[in-house]
Parts: sequence; structure tokens; C-alpha cells
Amino acid sequence: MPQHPQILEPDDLNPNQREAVMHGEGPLLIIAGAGSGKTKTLVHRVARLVAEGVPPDQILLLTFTRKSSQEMLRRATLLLDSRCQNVSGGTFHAFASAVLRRFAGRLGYTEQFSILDRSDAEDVVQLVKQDPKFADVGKRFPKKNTLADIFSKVRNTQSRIPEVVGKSYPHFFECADRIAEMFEAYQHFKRHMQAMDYDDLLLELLNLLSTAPDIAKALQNQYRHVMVDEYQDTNGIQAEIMRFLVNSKRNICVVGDDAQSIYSFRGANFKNIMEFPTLFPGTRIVTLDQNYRSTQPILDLTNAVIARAKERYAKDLFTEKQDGQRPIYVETDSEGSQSKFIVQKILEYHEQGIALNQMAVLMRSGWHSNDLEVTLQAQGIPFVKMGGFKFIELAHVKDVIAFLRVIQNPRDRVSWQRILLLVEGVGPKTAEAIWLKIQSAFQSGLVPDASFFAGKSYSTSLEKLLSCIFNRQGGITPVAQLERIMETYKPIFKQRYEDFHKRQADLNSILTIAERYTSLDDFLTEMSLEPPDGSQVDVEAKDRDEPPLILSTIHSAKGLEWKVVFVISAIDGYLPSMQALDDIGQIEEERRLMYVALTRAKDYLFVIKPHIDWNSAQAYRNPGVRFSKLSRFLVESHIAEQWMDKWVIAERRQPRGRFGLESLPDTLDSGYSPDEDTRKYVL
DNA sequence: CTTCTTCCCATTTTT
DNA sequence: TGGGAAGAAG
Repeated sequence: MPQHPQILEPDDLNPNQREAVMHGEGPLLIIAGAGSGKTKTLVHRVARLVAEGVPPDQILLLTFTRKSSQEMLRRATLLLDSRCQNVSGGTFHAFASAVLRRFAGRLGYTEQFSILDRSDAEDVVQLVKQDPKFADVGKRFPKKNTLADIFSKVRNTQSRIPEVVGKSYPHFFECADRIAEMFEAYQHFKRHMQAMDYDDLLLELLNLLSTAPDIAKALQNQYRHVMVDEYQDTNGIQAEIMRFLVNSKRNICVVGDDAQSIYSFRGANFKNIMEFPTLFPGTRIVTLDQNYRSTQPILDLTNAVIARAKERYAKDLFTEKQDGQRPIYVETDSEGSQSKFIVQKILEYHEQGIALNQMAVLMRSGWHSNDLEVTLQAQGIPFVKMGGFKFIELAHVKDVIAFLRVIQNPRDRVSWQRILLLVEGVGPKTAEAIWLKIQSAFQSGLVPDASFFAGKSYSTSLEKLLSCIFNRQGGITPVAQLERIMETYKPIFKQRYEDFHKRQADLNSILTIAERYTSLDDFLTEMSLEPPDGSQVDVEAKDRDEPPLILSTIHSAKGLEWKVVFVISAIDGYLPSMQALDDIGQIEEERRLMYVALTRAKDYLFVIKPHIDWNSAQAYRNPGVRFSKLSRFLVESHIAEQWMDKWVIAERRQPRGRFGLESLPDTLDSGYSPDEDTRKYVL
């Protein structure tokens, strides 16, 4: 089959990449440094397998986000042909849900089980917490999102409540018993409503594979080659799942970089990657350490940062791009000048012909860009914020989805609750009563009878609502259902949200997205797992004549690269001390996070000592580690002196409004001139 | 019981 | 800032 010489004899790969691509059967571990052509290598490997006659649906490619899997298949298609589009793939969670939908019965679930996203899971926790049984827990008890964190961590790290609470939430240690009871109740509640949260998806898949050898066997036969991207971010459960998927030929290929492991809060452990050869004896290990992304001055800095990591697997990145500007460490005197400095630089690079979407501002957590966003708006610079608020999390979108969810799975208590509370005059108690009626009606196979609520003030609207859900005529495609639901929902929607005009567009987007699906299951699964393209909340979607600037959390920036990168290197300060951070290994993770951020830059890199105005951002008074600690890795460790230039930005005048708003310039010229006011130091 | 009001508290990252 | 808990009013 030599009809694809460029694939079978790739000449634009370096020797290590080629080794990885051409590796035959048996386990393969690729340690791929940042920017080392990891994706290219995987793409070539997929294309080679397909070119050599492996049927695409016998290749399973598990990735971290759906975007990256689509990107890989797209590139493989360009390289070879459209057969590559049929490679099975997606995220672990998407894969898990697909398998579970098929075999849910084996675990005692219906195939229409609901998938709970994070906020649904928190709603369940809230319902559990409000059970009279737990009425006695006082205020000094974790809130729903903390509880959800604990529950998630317990399962992801396969430990017990007291351990997790003691380690991560010591201030709640004395209520560990109640938390444990609540955890049990949470598990039951989900089971009863036929729902799985994100963690259940993985755990139930593992459960299925380990208790149903026939299914495991079938999957092993189905997938002759299994590949996993971003392996450093998998947790123990995912590793175990891998073990069940791999057949006797052990064709498993995993790619990762221990230096970029930044998901320990999700139970990920970069040791997974190093234990891989033990798990699969005879593993071939290939290291990719030539960097094709950044200039040497940037790599010198990133190498120096990661060199301080306590545990790592040595691989210094090198590049042929020797020239370039040294990274710049920027100190500003206020959050306002920080924003103005960034905007100024962005405009300068834009003048030089660099497109906005070739530039990115990366930060530790979403709200760190609040001030910057206001400044960008004022300047009319279009931007999108990645990893920010998701479309699916908008209240009105959740409302509509809730209708579909109860149609799909009538036992979905959380969605029922949401819908019933839409009715004027119905509160939590009435909702519960109605829900019980509906359940018992369902058990006897009847439509809930109206006599129960006849004569109540809310009876008319409730009846409309129920008939919308139960009297389903017309098409059964997601779009057809949605159109019917909209008729009932629209009036409620207009009454409920004052700004319904703005929100209207989102409802239309739901319809547009739904058009791509023929089955309700698929549509809902995708919406809860990873909202498809075009469903991200787009800050400045309209009037865009050019691709927007990117704002992103460091976590969401993984795997991406830009010509110009600004890093706002904050760390949130809610832990008592550096020592405490160190004790739980957090410092190491923060270092890797910094490493991920820095290695996104191709040509120009600015590390900004954060000047985030906590008083304007949020009232926070915990005298713990403050936000500038992360940048101190660079400064105090004498790395900055050696590998960076330092700029100190001072504004001529400092008009400081209460929320910083009045200090915004009308144009960049007003009161701020970097040439005059920027004092440049080289340490 | 629901809805409105007031007070108090906590604040990362994401599938 | 925002959410939740608790109290007050309808």
C-alpha cells in the first residue's frame, strides 16, 4: 500500500516524532514537551494507521476537549482523506456516556439517564441539604458548591470523606460525619432520579467494564488502537478504564507532559504518566523535546521555571529559533495602569500587523480580567473570553433544557423542580407535592390528573405547562420539541426576565444548535457534557470585522499558542500561608501552571505582576497568601534577573474612582503616554 | 406557603 | 458581588 508515501515515509518529522508515528504494535508512551509537535505526531500516527488499512472506527482517540479531537481529525483528513473523520473519539466523559447509554440497563439505569453538569449536581446537593433530616446543620457547614467539591474529590481520588475534608477543608473537619451522611444521600438521590454526574460517568463506566467482562471484551475487539492525549491530566479511574479497553495486542499510545499537569483538583496525578510503563511492561518511551513554537529567549525562561520543580522528568526544550525579544516582567502601580498597559501593547502589535487573535491575555482565574474587559470594551477592541461563563449555564437556557430533560427522563427531579418553580405561586413545597403526584401517576402509567391542583391560583399555568410536557404531538426531533416548548415557555420567559430582549438571541441559538441533532439523547448529552461550537458566550459577537483578541484562564489555554502572550500571574489568596500551600503540594502545581502559561507564547511574552484591586473586585479580607505569590517564583528566584527584562509602569496621574470606572480614559491618549511614563529597567 | 427583605458570609482552575 | 439563610409580610 505505498500509495501514500508522504504518510508512510514522512520526511517533515524529526527522528523522534517519526519513531512515535511509525511505532507498531504494543504500548507507546510519548513524553511531549510544550510546543514539540505533539498534535502533529498524533495526527500523523492516526493517518498512518488508517493509510495502512486499520478501519477508522477501530481507532479510539481520547482527548481532553472535544475541540482538540475535532482539530486532530480535521488535520488527519487533510493529510490523508476523509476516512479519518470516522475515527472514534472525544473526551473520556463523552466516550463514557456513549457506552453507558448503550448498556445502562446492565447497571440498573434507564438508557435515558440524565447527565448532571456541575450546576445540576449542586442543585441536587441543595435538595439533599434541605431534607428535614439535615435541618440541624448550622451555618458553619459547607455550602453546596463546597460539598459538591468534596463529593467530587472523594470519588476522583478514590478516598473517603474524612480524608478529603481533613486535607482540603480542615475547618470543616468536625462535621465530617454529617458530610459523609449527606454524601450517601446524594448518591441515593441521583440513583433514584436516574442521573449521573461527571464523576459517575467515569465510575459507572469502570464499574460496567469490571463487572461485565463480555462488554469489556466487545470493546476490546472493537478498538484495535487506543490513543490518549494529555495523559498527565488523567486520574486513577481513567487509568483503570484504559486497562480494560486495551486488548491482548496492547496497542495503547498515550501522550503527555508531566510538566503540564494542572488538574490535580480533579484527581489527576502526573505520576500516572510515569507509572504507565509499569502498568504496561515493555512500553516504548519516546521523548519529544525540540520546540517548534517559541523563541530561545522564551524557552530559556520556561526551562528555568520548570527546572525548580521538585519532581520532574528532565527534558530541556530547545529550538532553532535563536533570535527574539527577551520576555518582559512588568510591574504596574494599579489595576488601571495594568489594563491600560496591556491595551496599549495590543494596539502597538496590531499596528505592526499582528491580528488580534494572535494575541492572548492569560490569567489564573476568570475574574482577574474584569478590569481589563471594561477597558477593552471602552476601546472597542473585540475579544472573547474562553473558559468563562458557558452558554448552557445561562438561566433561561437551563430552563428550556430542563423541559427536554423531563421529557427524556421523567424522573429527573432537578429539572422538574426547575420547571415547576417557573409557575407563579408555586414554591419549593408545592413543587415537591406536584412532583410526587407526577411520579405516582407515572408508576401507574397515567398522565397526572389535574384534580389535585384544581382551583389553586396557579392551576391554569400549571396545566398548560404539564400538557406541553405530556401531550406531545408533532415531530419528535429536538427542534420540533423545542418549538413546542417555546410556545409555553416564551410568556413565562418574558415575564420573568426584564432583559428578555437580550436573552431572546440565546433561545434562538438553542434551536440552531438543536438542528444538528436527530435524537434527543444525543442533543442533551452533548449539551451537558460539552456545548458544541457556537454555544460559547461571545462577549462582543456583533460587529466584528476581525477575529477577536483572546482572554483565557490558563487552564483553558492548554494546547493553544499565540504570537503575543500576556500573563497576569496571580494566585488567589485564600490559603493561610505559603507553607500551607507547600504542604498540600499546591506550589508545585502553581509552578506547572505558570509553565503552561509561559509556553503558550511564540514570539512576545509579558509577565505582569498582578495588580488586581481586591476592593473593587470583591470584598476580601483574608490575610493569607496574596495574589502576587506566583510571580515571586520568578522574581525571588533570580530567574527574572537572568532571563527577563523588567519594566515598571507608572501613570502620570492616578484618578481612582470607587470602582475604577472613572479612571478609564476616553482614548488611549488621555493622561497616559507610555513613552514618557514607562521607565524601563534591565535588572 | 410564597415572596419580599435583610443580613451575613465566602471567594480557583473544569469535564 | 452574589447567594443563601432567616425573618416578615401578604
